[in-house]
Amino acid sequence: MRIATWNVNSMRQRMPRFLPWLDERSPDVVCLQETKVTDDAFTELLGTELQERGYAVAAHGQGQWNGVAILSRVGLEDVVTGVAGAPDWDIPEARAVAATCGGMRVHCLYVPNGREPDSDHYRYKLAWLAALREVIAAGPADAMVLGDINIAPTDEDVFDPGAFAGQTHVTPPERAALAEILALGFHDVVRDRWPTERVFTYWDYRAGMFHQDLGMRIDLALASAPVAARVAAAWVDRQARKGTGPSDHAPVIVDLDEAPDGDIGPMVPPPSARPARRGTRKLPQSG
DNA sequence: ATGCCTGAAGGGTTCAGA
Repeated sequence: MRIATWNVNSMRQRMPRFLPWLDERSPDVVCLQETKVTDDAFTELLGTELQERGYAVAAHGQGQWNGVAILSRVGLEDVVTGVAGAPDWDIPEARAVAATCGGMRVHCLYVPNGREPDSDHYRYKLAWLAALREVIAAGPADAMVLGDINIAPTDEDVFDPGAFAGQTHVTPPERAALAEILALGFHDVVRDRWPTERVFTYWDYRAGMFHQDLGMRIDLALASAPVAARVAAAWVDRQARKGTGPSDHAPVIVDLDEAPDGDIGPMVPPPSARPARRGTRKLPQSG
């Protein structure tokens, strides 16, 4: 089973890139963030195309900002929007949707940005993460947490720690909030796979940041222990950040072997849809 | 020029993103 997460930074603007990406990578489950469309608009944009491809959709959006969705062709059950117990901003924000797909609880998240440390937005972010931890802790053993987490787990996850000193995404309280979720038994499967590599998922649009590979790793795929044990591949799809009209985030893609008890049997994508094996050499540079 | 792009809303500009 292949599961992916991608902050698309407006589904409307990403349409020319989205379906080609979906068809090339052929994920069984997709978590989307910053769709920036209402649920009706999401259906207008993609409903027919996704239905043709066998995906069920759980969209949770609003106009203008935020918005998340889960697409699945291995089942989509027990959909829950929002995070129970999390604070609302002035108006409730569409930042979380969860569903059971292929026998696994999938949490698709767009964690609040935080803006400035010690701001109301920052406190909102920390409280939101604390509530999220409780929801995950109460969930089933087979689970994944995916999305734009808006936290760089370590200094290795930003291009220059000095450039981010004192800023959101790297502060100890944010990292502690993430660590509390990991302490539930979750694994950061991309970092596990690429322990010493330069791996980013976000590059600012400005100043040729992507071309220079000056980015951050803030889009994460976390897997509970039984799911982490099934990881066959975990990588950042940099191709999607290249070319014309990309999002500023790249997708993260995780391949899982079949569960040991054999209770799920999603089709394995063909070799052509899988990345070339990279062994332990460095990720390719942009260009 | 801490806003070097991009997107949304709405109106000739602003706010937000990380």
